[in-house]
Amino acid sequence: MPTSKAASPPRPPPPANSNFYISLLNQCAAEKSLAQTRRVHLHMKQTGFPHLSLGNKLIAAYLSSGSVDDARSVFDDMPQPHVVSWSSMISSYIRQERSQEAVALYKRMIIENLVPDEFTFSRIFRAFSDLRLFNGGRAAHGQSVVVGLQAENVYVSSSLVDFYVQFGRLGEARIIYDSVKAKDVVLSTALIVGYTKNGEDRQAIEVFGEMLSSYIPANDFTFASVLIACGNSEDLTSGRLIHGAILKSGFGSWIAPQTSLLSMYSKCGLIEDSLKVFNGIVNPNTVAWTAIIGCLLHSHREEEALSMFRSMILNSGAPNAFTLSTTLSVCSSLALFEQGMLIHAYALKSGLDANRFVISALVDTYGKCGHVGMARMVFDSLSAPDLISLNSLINCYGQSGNGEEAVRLFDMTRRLGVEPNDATYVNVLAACSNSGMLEEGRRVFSLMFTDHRPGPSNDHYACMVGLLGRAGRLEEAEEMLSKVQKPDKVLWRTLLGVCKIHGKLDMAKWAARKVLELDPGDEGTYILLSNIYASLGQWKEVINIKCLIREMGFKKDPAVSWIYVNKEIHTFMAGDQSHPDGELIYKELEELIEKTKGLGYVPDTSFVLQQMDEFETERSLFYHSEKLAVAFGVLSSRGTACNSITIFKNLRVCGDCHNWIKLVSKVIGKEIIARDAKRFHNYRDGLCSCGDYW
DNA sequence: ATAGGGTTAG
Repeated sequence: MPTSKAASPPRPPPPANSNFYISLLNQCAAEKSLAQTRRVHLHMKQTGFPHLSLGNKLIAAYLSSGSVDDARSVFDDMPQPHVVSWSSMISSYIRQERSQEAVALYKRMIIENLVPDEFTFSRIFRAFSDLRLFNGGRAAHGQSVVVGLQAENVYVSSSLVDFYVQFGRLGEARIIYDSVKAKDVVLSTALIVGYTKNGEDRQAIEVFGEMLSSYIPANDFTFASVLIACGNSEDLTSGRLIHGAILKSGFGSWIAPQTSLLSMYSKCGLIEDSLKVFNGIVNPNTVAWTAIIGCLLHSHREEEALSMFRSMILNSGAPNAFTLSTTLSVCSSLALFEQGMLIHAYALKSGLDANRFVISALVDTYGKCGHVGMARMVFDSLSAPDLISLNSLINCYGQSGNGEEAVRLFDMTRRLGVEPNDATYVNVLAACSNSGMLEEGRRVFSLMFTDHRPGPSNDHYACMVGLLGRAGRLEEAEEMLSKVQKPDKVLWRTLLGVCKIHGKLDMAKWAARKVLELDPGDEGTYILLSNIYASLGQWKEVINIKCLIREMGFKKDPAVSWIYVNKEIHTFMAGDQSHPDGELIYKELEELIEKTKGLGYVPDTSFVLQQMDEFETERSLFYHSEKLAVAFGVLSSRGTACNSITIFKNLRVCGDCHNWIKLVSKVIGKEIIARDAKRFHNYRDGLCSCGDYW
């Protein structure tokens, strides 16, 4: 117990003109003018007025004009600031996100045996949760109980509920909630939010019901929160009922419930209803714009998502970090490199390029566009890499065939003290698989048993089956699979896939049967099987399966390649004649084939999976969709500054085309990036980043 | 005192 304050001399009697300063300071506080407050303060000092006798007034004036630091220096000079001053200092620190200072002041209060009031308690918990100080907050909880404020004051209990929610302690939050006799909207809303944030959507909807039956009217915050629970649990029935309640209680044109409504509809798969709600918003704010862009993205309407982003800018909406990361996700999903760069430029201009969500979205986007170097550059701008950006970059190296770097990053993750999650392991194991790094893969996988809480999941086993199988160790792959208690479709399909690579017909048939047991309608399995027969030259079986496929009414996905030129998408199928520049493209293709033959290109007809005569076989190879796309890319980039061509294919790239594109990259002296269904191939100067292993 | 929108993997 400090004695200095208690021993300080008695305050001087208030001077005659203190009313003058009181009214001045009241005015300063009302007008929120820092300059005025400082002038008055100075005047007090110059006239020799004992200004600290009005310290509490001065603090109030400084705080309302926004200067916590001025207030603090008065506060520190005062022998005994009023509890209200303590409390408002603490509040101001919290409002300015200076939680550390808030907590320090609070602790001093306790040490000096001061009794915090309900205003202090109602804010201090937020500071503790900001700083992730669970024990500190729990101690403050105890103090609020001692003072008798916890169950009596809804302000205090609401913020306590929020505090426990931030630490995922729903049990404690519920106890607080139950302890309050006179519950109100805010308390109930805080608990609803808690349940939704922790994946307990049913509970959230239940609390909402309890609220209604105890005649506590919901407000805009409540509606906004409970709708999240409806969306997450795809509970359209409750969602629609709540939509009605919102309209009835007059919140129909309030922005937060509207935003939640449109998200709820899209989570329930009703994107048209989302758009309807959005169109009803008179002045969409940044949150609403971001929400609708996200809805379109998740409904796989990427083009519309992008045009929504454009209309946002046209309507002078102000994108923030949330908006940019969402829109980058759209670019990533379509692998739109130019668009991604535009958003990167926007981020740089607006200073949002330091936001970690934006950074990890950029890493992902550049990675998904095959530009590993750009992804790395953005990643390196992070002072402290986080799990998400590390995962993105690992995936990016893995997909481009640089398994060593992926593993190096994985080891770096652990050195940095960042705990790898399931996705990290999937990414790094897939990277090993992509690069044929058997021993590294085994090492990482074994770490999962010691360092990773739940151990490997089916996805991780699938990675290992792929890794072992592609390295030709089919028996080991099978053994690995046998260790899984409940193998799923993905696992069997992976085994089937590696059987195809090595032409293991018997095992393939077995794996295919297993896939079809789990999902009789899996068309990919039929196609894989037919391809295995074709590669073994068993044409009769091929025909059988193809008939079966037709009978079952599957429409087999034909091979398609595409390329973006001048923001337009150009698609090609094998032997496609439909492109307006068709003649030029075929001419270009013939020339490229001639030039590559000069470098030793020999068409490899073993990749033709249909029976035809020799001439036809060779010609059919020449008109593969990826060759057409490359030819078009070469044609349209000629004479431009662009030094890389990116093409896409919905299936895996064919082996003959792979050889050919390597040589084309040498002929034209540019990088060719090809993304197939599984990964990237970066061709440069006659070589491919995959090292011919894929 | 309570609220709506965001990043990886599958």
